[in-house]
Amino acid sequence: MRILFAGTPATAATVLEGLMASGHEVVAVLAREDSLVGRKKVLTPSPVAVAADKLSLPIIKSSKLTPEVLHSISEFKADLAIVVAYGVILKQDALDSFANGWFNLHFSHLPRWRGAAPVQRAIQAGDSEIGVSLFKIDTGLDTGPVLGVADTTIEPDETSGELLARLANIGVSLLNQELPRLYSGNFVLTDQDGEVSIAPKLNREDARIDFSKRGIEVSNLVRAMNPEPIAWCLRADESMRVLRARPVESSIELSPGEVSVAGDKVLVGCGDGSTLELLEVQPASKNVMSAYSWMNGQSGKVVLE
RNA sequence: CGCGGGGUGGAGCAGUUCGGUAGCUCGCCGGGCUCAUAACCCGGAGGUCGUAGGUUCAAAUCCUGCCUCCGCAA
Repeated sequence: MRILFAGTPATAATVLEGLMASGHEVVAVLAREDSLVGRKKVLTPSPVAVAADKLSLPIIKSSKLTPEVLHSISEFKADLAIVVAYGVILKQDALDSFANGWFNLHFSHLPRWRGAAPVQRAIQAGDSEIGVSLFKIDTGLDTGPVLGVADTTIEPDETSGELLARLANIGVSLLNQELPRLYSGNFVLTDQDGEVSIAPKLNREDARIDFSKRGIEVSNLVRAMNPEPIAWCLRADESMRVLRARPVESSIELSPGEVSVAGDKVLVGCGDGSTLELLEVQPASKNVMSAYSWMNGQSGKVVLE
């Protein structure tokens, strides 16, 4: 079958490349428009657009599925659409534009973590398992009937970026398993069943560290927010990002936010007498550095809030 | 011209307000102590203070241009 691939970020690009490598017939790619990135506001094409270009696939850049865009998509005569983190809500007229419908590869075991940031929310919540779901898109928020699911375990120290990269590959396997059944018409769509939870997009406030919470919770937040948007706290009224940290047992008594060096470990007190080991930080204006290096440049009592 | 911060021996920082040839915490090398050590003690190497020019008897410190890195905001 002729496939239209819709997606935007790096994870989606991985899936697109996987589909091509597996010999599926992707006839066109849909990605969001180039965006202005960074302080200098450089107009940058999305990872999917870059990948499509490298694969010499025709690409449509649009952040809105207007009738005109749908018309130009239809000219590729695709039979179905595969969506991976495209980032655009599909209306009914768009959904109707493919005979076989639109299928979304979603990075959670639905109906858990419906929405924009399932992987991050799962890690933040301390989940130990996650899945990849392939479902048929309807007008709800990730509510459509499921074609197939692949589950995996979340490693205790895994960041969102690492897990997302892994899930992308699992997603490719899932597609390789399910797509042939779609092609042959020999498939079953099952309504979602289970506890529903929502995974809203992350904002900066979500990434704010609260040292009155337990070390394990702060640690979950830190790895959930890596690589984007990165957990942060305040140090002497300046923001400091915490890229990596892990909960540890410690006999040292530290009040929440109080930092101390023990041997080669940098410890910060958390709620309930728990302790977190800081591994990698980035003070405002500085490059990323090991927590140990950071403390080498500090003098006096160091407190984070 | 979106706001702001930084570039000082291998790492992280102080010193810049009130110019006078560089300091701290580590790392590294050598020696000592010790059953031993990531602990402790002694000694040592290593810096044209991002770069180009200007002011001055004298510039890491003052002035100007440039390069470069980063946080926030988008």
